[in-house]
Amino acid sequence: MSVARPRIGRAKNSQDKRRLILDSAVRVFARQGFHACRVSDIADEAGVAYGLVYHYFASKDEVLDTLFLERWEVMLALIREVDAQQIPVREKLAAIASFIVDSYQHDPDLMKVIIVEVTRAANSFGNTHIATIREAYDLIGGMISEAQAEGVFKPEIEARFAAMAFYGAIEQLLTGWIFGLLPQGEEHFERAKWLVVETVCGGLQTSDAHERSA
Amino acid sequence: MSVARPRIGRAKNSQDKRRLILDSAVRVFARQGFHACRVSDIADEAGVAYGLVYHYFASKDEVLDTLFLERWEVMLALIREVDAQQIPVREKLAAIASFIVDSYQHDPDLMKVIIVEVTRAANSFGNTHIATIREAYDLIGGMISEAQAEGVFKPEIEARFAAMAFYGAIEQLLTGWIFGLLPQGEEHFERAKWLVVETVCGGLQTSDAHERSA
DNA sequence: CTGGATGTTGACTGACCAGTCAATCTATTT
DNA sequence: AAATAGATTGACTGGTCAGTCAACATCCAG
Repeated sequence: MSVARPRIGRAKNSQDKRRLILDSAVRVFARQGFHACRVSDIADEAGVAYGLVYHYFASKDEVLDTLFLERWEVMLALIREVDAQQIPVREKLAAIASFIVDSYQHDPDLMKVIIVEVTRAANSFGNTHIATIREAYDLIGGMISEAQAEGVFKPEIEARFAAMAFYGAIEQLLTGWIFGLLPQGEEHFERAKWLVVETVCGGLQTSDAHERSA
Repeated sequence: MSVARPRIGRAKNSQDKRRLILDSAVRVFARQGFHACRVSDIADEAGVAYGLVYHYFASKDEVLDTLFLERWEVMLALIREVDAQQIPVREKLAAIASFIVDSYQHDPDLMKVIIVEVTRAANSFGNTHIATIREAYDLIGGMISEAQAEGVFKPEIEARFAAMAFYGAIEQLLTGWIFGLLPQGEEHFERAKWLVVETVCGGLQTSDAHERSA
């Protein structure tokens, strides 16, 4: 009974502490911003000693990197999975919009940190994670490109650009919520998902598709 | 002859130095980011002494505030002017998209700074300028709302949300250029303007409007 | 040509904070 | 019960940098 259990018990406590620090960091980064907060704020929020942060992470940067990569990988997995399915583009894009909005609804602080401190930070973290970020844009671009090849979307709108516009529209809705410029709540979140897909797909569709949907 | 001239001569030199510092700050902020750069970097870039920055500005923050407000006011003026004209929404939105893309084309560094350091900085400057930023969103929202009242745009998509999506799509295109993810150049800039209007308006239009445009 | 005002300089200071480290504690193994 | 390894602590250090200031330069009015 005491062969592997204790190890796991220990490892579990250790991982719990690590997670505790990460979760505390999310709240602190969201509240004060990455640059404005001190590492001691994270430690205080987690109720652990200053040095423990450095036991689990090499630097303040690494804490944010970890938070970003953890979440972004989940999103990339979702996008890849959606992409592999045999469903209309509109549904694919709807699934992506849903995922992002749900992510915000589930943990607004985390999404705020990722968007504000990484995704849009052209001079700091954004640049170091540019390849990872880009992967999402490229996958979406690929979906749109495919839809154009199938004649569902207009071919004259460059897919890469359309993908950025689509993603940007979603991110700006989150920004609106983050800044308190848009009303929040289950109902609004659901409508927002629908709106962004309806708008972008409506504009990208061929006239054929419009007539069919009218 | 020497009644007011010398004053103006002096004032002009003084204002030139102020402008020199502002323009240098744009380059430095764009290159290194607001937080990562030192005030001495701005002074060096401008070729003036460190202390002179503080002769013209109360703080490092005030330099960025000034840059943002200067440009944002120009944009607000443009939007108000466009709004007052008796032209179709599509043209109004096209004028706004054009202005923003032209602004980037004319001074990419300045737009990079405004977007990265202010417009999307929910914890620092973004929050202090939130009312000013919001004004732009509200004006665009008003245009869309009006178009809905006229039956040109679908009434079921909330105008405030649509405005954010429209603006977000544009900003993300600039972000794509800033991060080097999208190809730049006269031709691409022009197509981007058209794309964003075509996409968003296409999605917001009523089916009537679609049939007419088909 | 002189005095006051405005422009310009850069060395200096005081606060701040990321990261280090040696000591202490706790759990597990033998 | 002793030994080992990992977990936890927080005082301390070294470097950084925004903002100050006193001195010097230049300009213009009377």
